Amino acid sequence: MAPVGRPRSDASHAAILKATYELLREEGLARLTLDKVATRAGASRSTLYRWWPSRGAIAMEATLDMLNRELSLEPKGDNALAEFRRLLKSVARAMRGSTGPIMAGILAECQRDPETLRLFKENLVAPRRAEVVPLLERGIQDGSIRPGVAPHTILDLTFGAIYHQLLLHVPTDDAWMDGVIDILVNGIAAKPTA
Amino acid sequence: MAPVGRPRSDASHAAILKATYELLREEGLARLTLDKVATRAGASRSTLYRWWPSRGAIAMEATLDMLNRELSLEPKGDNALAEFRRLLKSVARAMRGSTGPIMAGILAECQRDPETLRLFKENLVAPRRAEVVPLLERGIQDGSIRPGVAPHTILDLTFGAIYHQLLLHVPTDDAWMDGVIDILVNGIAAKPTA
DNA sequence: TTGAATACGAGACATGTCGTGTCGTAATGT
DNA sequence: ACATTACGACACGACATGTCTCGTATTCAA
Repeated sequence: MAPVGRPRSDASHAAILKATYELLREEGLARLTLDKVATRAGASRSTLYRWWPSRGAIAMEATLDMLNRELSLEPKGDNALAEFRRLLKSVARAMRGSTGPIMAGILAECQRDPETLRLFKENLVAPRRAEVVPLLERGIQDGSIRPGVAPHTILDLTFGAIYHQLLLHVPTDDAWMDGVIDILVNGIAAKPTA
Repeated sequence: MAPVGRPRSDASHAAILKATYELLREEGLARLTLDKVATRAGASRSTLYRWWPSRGAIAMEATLDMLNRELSLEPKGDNALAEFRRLLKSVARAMRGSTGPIMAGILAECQRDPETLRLFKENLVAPRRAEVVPLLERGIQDGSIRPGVAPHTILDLTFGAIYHQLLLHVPTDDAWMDGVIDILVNGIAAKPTA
């Protein structure tokens, strides 16, 4: 039970994550090397490899805290649809800063390393959806969202749109997000008889 | 005017693209190296570097023909919205095969090489949109799509959703695409009074 | 027929990154 | 004290990159 031997250095751990995060902002995940991280953190590459299996894993851990801090879902008294609308705009706004390119980099890394993709889905996508899906279900019950739509599909569409802009490096603004939400809410079909 | 010297070898050119395409299907863009391409094509790396600036550029050229063949937009007599619906389903279906992972790999490569992103937007996104945007505008005029929605935003949403599934390696089926289209067409808001 | 110009395949080279391993030293429990 | 584990520094082979040189092949023009 009692852990034996020299304990893990919290200082090193923190320094590594800090260095990783700084380098992510400066150069992006594509040009991040474990050597640069180790050097800046004053650590050795052995230590990095001891605790993380891959570059993606380090970047993920370094990014998660920041994301979780930037994107807090604070429910207000509104109906669920209005709340969802606010959530989307706050996400889009967060992606406008240096967070956007970092996210795009992580998505790219996920394509070359299945383990990073697993971490991404497990630590970011799944927890977020576990929060938002009930919100959308509540929207169906409080009458703001029509029944028959799958909450997950709503999220595929909306987050898909945001990812799309991120990956193609198309800057977004509030007007664009308003357009997305308008289509999502009202659809594109002409009204039967206005 | 008259080109002087030994002309470019069409055989080599074709062999390189063929080898690239095969390797893309077998291992994906992430594990594609120019060395493997050259070896399989019976060419030398010098030749690759002479004609293409980067790995992404080769992969792009090798992929474009195939995509352009797989995704042909054949207008039928329907109204524009119905035609758009068919287009989306055919895209989703195409992405279900080995084309999907290749596209995801290209999107990933775009994050590490701006030149590849430029090629992607210029040779794939832009031409496609140039075809589809008029289709959607026609939909506004023939009364199947309500006015006030930006065609480009419709495409951000729908292709965003498809990319989203590709990047997260979520397999799609016709039912999922139907759900996406239903939301896109009808929106998620509860009808005022059914 | 010769020669200039260009492409080709083969392969060498320095560089950078990766993943692993070794070493001496530091810090904890028993 | 001693076993155990973490640490930083460094070395190693493997691989991919981008550039280069070489001898050879193919074309046009003089």
